[in-house]
Amino acid sequence: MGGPEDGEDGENGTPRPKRLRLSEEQTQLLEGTFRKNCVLSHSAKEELAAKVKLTPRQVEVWFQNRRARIKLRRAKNECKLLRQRFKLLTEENQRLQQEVKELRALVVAAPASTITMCPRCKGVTSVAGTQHCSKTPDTNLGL
DNA sequence: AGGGTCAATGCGGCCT
DNA sequence: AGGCCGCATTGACCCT
Repeated sequence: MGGPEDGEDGENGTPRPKRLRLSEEQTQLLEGTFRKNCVLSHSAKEELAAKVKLTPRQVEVWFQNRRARIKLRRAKNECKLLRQRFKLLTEENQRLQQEVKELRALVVAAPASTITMCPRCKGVTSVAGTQHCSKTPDTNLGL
């Protein structure tokens, strides 16, 4: 498929050509064009290829790889965010498990007649006379 | 030495 | 059928 520079494919014994490294100027031109549009029309590709002194195929490959790099970077970022979220949810889960444990202990320890429903969080029990929710009624209106 | 980067290749799928 | 693209992979090169 249109080998680098001279078009040879490097098969049947001939050593594979060294990897081309684009100059700063070439990269800047390609990058600038990519920023405007990440896909190239046929004519734009020809034009850009002439400008950066590469073959249209090399320009095409550069754009393909550039798109792949963007996708990879996004995936890595997303992975990082998901890990952070997972960590936070794990911590919250641990807190809630602990709270459940404490509430269960409370229910077991208290005589049934002393247990009342918490008016704020409904459904979670509290021992009469003790405060269950840490928030005051006024500050709890938001939820 | 080994991992990361990047130009290049090969292949399959889609479109016209 | 031919061109283009996405994707996986390769191999040279760079950095630590």
